[in-house]
Amino acid sequence: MGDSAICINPKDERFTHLKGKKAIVPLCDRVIPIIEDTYVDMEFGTGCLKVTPAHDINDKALGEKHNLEIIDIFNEDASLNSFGLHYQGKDRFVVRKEISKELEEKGFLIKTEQHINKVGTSERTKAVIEPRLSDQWFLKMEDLAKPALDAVLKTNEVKLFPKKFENTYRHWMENIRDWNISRQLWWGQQIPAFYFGDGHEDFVVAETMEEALELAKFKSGKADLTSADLRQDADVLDTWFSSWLWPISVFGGILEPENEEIQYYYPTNDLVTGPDILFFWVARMIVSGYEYRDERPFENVYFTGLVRDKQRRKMSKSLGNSPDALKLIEDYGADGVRVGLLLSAAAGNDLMFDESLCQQGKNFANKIWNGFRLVKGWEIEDLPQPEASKLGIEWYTAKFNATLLEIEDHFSKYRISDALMSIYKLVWDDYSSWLLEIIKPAYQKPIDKTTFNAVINLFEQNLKLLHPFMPFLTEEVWQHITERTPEEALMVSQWPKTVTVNEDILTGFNFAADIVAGVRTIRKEKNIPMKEALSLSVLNTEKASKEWDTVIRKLTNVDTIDYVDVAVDGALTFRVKSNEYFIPMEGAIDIEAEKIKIAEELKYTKGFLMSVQKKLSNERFVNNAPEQVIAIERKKLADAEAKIETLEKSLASLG
RNA sequence: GGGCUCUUAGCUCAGUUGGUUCAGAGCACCUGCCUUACAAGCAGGGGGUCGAAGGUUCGAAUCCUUCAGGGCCCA
Repeated sequence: MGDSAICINPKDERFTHLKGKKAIVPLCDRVIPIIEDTYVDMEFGTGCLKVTPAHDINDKALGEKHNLEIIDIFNEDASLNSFGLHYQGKDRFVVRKEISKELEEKGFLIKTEQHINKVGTSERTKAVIEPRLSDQWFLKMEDLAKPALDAVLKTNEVKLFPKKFENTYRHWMENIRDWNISRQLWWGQQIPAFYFGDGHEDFVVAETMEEALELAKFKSGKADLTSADLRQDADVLDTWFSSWLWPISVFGGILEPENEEIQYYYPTNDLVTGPDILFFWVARMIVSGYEYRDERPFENVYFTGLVRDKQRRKMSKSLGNSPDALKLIEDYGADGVRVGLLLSAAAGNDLMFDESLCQQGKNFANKIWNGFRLVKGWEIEDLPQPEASKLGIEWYTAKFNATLLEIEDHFSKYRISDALMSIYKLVWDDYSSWLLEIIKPAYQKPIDKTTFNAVINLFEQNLKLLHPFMPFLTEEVWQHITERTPEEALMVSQWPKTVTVNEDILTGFNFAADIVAGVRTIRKEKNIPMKEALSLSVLNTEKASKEWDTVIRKLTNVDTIDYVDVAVDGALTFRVKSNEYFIPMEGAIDIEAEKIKIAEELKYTKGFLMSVQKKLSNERFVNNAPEQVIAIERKKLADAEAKIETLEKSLASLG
């Protein structure tokens, strides 16, 4: 009944004879054209498509192209209207059955076939949706969008993090369509349009009924209109049509554009939201900001990822796959859950939720607490500060400052998970595994006051870095360190300031750490318990500073470090750069095994040397690469050559 | 269909302007330790030709092209 043409594919030879002809719609006896369009799939069904522009989106497009009549056969409740003829007033599903019966009775029905096709349904009610033409209000977007487009892509007044969303933003804004702002819902803000007649243009737009009446009298020319003659549009505004004002309206800036709050707070700094509403909300807020205040609404937009389950499904109520947040907090602690999720939540990337992430967060919290317990348990005395402790403190201070620079850099780029990972490693590896082991007094021995005060201070600095990520634990520990007034709470303390980093001490420590690892590896390989003290001899080709020896001895349980001029016989060996280290052992050393080990190291280093040499002998590399890169390669070359010399010597000394 | 995006260790993922923070992290795995803060731990270790094929470059996980396979959005 709503059909206004039959469409065939012009290439379809079966229907060549029908071109340019007309057809009669059964039951209503309407004459409709037979049109041709390649849109029709010849393989599907009969190859003849009936076109219903009023009730199908594709048919609507086809109808516009071929200038077809649009016949709306439905009432608003999906019962048939007068175009439904004798079915008028009946429900669509009832009519569907009755029509097929009538067609059959009158001999119009030739064949019935089953087809599977996609039918849109309401998400809430599951009702089958019938497309139907209606009048809607639109907001003209093109001019509005221009400043918002420039703000993100040209002037950078508004920055998106991560940057990749700028491409998506551009595509949307450059192809922007007018915004349909009317919704057929019973809740929301009613559209302030008032109709005074049946004509398409018989309306006025006004803030109040009184104003509308005045306007309507003027527009209609009827001075005797009353408010009873006016009918406000029943549609309400799209929910985003109020949301796009959010940055302004939270400060009352729409009704009172000059008020103190909005003058002070607008524009804000950061908006944190999900990438799925980049268009709906973020882009439109930027548009409204420039439109109503001539200024960006915010400076930065940080897009979080979506939390998904292990099967990559979105968390949803219907799937019931959302974790119970309170249960998680109970199991892993609020800070543990937070850290676990943040560690793997890079901006704009989805996060596969897994409880093991929270477990990691909880373990970290536990680590911090235990570190605090250790320090808090020490007895303090007025003792001279051991050399190792002094060095350890100096080194960690440098390390802390270096990491702080790193963290500031991450924060400045909104790389939140990277910032957290830097802190995680600083606290777990550098502070707990290295520093605390360096300064730890012997069992049941007191610690000197200088070191204690220094380590407490450093621990407090750690807590400051941790606080944004673990607010509860850190504040708790902070209050345990000493009595604090509310003004001295961690929450309101000063964030550490960046200072110049002592790079030399970091380099020196790294060398020492390599030596420590070397000794530990030997202990491990030869099953030498930590309790058994060792002695270490060094062939100091590198002329490495001896100042770290106290630290090395403490961390490896080495009694003495001897500096020797010739290789030590009957010893286990390892090398750091071109330095060779010897651990003399009672009993037989497996010389063959040592030789194999050294030969392997030699082979690897020679291969490495070759690759560096090749690079440096390439003229184009030397001519084109930056000075700094070449210098690095030269250093690699020198280091490798020195190491090879050492290895060859020790191989020779083993016979 | 259009646009965007992703593919890196067994798993989940970082990797910023091409070059020493470049092949990484956590988990998992293997080995040894109940060492005196922490076994929810410590110390070692194995594991990836960075989706495939081309190209640009002195140099590519990184830039370009094509292909394959995922994901997101489409008012």
